[in-house]
Amino acid sequence: SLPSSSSPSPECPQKKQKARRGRTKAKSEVVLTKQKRNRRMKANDRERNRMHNLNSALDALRSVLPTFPDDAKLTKIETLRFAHNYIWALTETLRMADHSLLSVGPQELAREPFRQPPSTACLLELTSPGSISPCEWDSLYSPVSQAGSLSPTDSLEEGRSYQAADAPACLRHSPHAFPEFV
DNA sequence: TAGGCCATCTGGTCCT
DNA sequence: AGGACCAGATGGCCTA
Repeated sequence: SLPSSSSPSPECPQKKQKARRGRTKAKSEVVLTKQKRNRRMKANDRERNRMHNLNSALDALRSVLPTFPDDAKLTKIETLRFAHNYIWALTETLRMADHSLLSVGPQELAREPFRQPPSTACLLELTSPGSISPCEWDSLYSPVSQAGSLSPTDSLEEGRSYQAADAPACLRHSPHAFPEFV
């Protein structure tokens, strides 16, 4: 950062000697006020830029989330929640893929203490979830009801679960997006 | 018109 | 000292 090139005083050098006595204090207060205002303006500018950067990052995040172009833009909080759940779902997908590769039987999966995983069929349908029943979607994206599970909402929500009614229209109705936040 | 979302300003606090 | 970060306040815009 620049060393805040101490902005040259607006006073011209010749007048320095004259306007001294008696008014010194008042003048310095004016200067102080000016400096204060200047610092505030600079701070506001930085804060504005900071928020713009934050919004840019949020836009970048929105752009990688699976929604339709004609869907209403996700709000900030919706974007964060959706991303959180989306990452969780992808993680589950990878985990299930690993299980499949290791040829773990369904009975083994059912016995897993962590969580009853969604059906393989459900995962295979991930790219075209329209045929998945609501309860299967629930099993994939709504693990919050299972005690001890690592819910996608655990770290983001405090006590309050994100109901379907809170979700943006695209996520509530689009068959290609996650039907619910929980 | 109320409520939600957002941008901006502002003062406080922490860090370098 | 100055910058980054944060949270509260405020006002504008939009929608049901």
